[in-house]
Amino acid sequence: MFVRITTDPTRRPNSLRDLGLTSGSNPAVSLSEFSYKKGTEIYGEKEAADYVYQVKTGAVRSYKLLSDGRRQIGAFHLAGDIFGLENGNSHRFTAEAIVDTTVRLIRRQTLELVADSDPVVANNLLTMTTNNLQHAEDHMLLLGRKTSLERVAAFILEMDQRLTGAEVIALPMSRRDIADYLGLTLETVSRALSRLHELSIIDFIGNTQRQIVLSDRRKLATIDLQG
Amino acid sequence: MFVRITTDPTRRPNSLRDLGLTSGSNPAVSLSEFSYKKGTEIYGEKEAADYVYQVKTGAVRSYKLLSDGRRQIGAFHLAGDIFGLENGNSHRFTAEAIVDTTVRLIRRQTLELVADSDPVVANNLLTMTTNNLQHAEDHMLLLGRKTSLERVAAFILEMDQRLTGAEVIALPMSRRDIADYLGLTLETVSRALSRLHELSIIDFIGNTQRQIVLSDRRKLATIDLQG
DNA sequence: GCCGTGCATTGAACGCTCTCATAATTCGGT
DNA sequence: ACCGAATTATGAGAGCGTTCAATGCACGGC
Repeated sequence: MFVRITTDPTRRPNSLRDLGLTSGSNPAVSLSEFSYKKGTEIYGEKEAADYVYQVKTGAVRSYKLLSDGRRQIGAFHLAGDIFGLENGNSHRFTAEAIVDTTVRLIRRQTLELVADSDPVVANNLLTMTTNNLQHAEDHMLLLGRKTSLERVAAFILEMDQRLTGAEVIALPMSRRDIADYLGLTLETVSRALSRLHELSIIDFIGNTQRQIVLSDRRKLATIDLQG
Repeated sequence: MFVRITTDPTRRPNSLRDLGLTSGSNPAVSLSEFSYKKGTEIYGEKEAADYVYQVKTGAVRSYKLLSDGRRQIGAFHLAGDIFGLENGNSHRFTAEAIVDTTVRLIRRQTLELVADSDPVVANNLLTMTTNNLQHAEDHMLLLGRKTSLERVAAFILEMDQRLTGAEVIALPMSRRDIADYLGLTLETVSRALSRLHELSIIDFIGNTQRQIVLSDRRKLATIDLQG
């Protein structure tokens, strides 16, 4: 019934397999797939959290809204990322596909049952939650204390690190999404990116403005002050 | 060797006993006490996380610093609160006593050993981490998208909820601490509090400005927009 | 090919919050 | 009780980011 995979504890779990589950070795654990068109909602804030998701292809934004429409994006989920993992019964963010997106999903109940009997799986759940917590803590510092240029620099560095392997940073999200992630307006984000371009730190390639080449990673790092 | 306490899963764990540990029933699990004078450091960011703490009396601030001194307080820890619980090996915040403070502490290793063999304890650790995550997520919305008046209103409501039972909200922290928690300057916090006083929403009592009476909780709640 | 739509850039002016400065009050130590 | 240090309040002015507005460009439908 339950799958027990002894994962390497030194590696950060970043796939459902890493959580200690796999569909390949056990048909009882279902790993379904589902696709969402660009802009469509995957789940809403306060909805029942019945599934845990992993991005197979595409990108997802998780956000909260104030009643007057102000939006704060808490995280972007890229290929390989797990999202929607809750401890309570309901989702604390709304999740939307930024572009056409395919996700793998697993029943949350399944995961919990496994975690109850397998300390390794339970510990992986804790590690994932801790990773999310750490990201949120770093983001609080950014939102509370960094300037607009520092925020945008930090954003590019984060994306550069996460969209690893690629020479160019192909951003799936709009300027507005970036702004709502960084606590700015889209105009301010655009101006900061233009500024970084003037400073010969980044370049734009192709017809679109969403493909960025990081020409000077070191200079960008000095702009985004670290602790 | 290990203590197994079956806690009530419906109650939010908010003491070390709730985590599944107690010194009373088992002398092998040591729950020591330690006192810190006002303003002293309990642990520093990146220091080894060897202990988990619970505030017995007093108050604690957890913060991150940028290299130029800008500070972001991530959380205040009041009587009963557990803090310093890490999954990784080092602390991600610096923790300081805001006033003279006494803490209970427990070796982190002890907790982990228990958690490995006791799913209830392990789940309590996950629940605590999730509570911290939820707080950080809400705070990201505040820092990214709320106005100064909304932030201060949210702060008073949070303190009112946490310093429950008291008719007056006796704040242990300075205006500067509040500012660094809310991503503002102390002057802006002071002005917002004066504004709330003008609006007959809060009153100050006694000689100090740190004792606040919440005269109109409902009006304050309308100022702090909710999702 | 043409046009409508969405996205991004850029400019100009505004305003919220910050910075700087001063004063009043409280707190802590002797 | 006294006095220096710390805290808070408040005003004036500046600045960073927002708001409002116009333009350019890419893409998709007909």
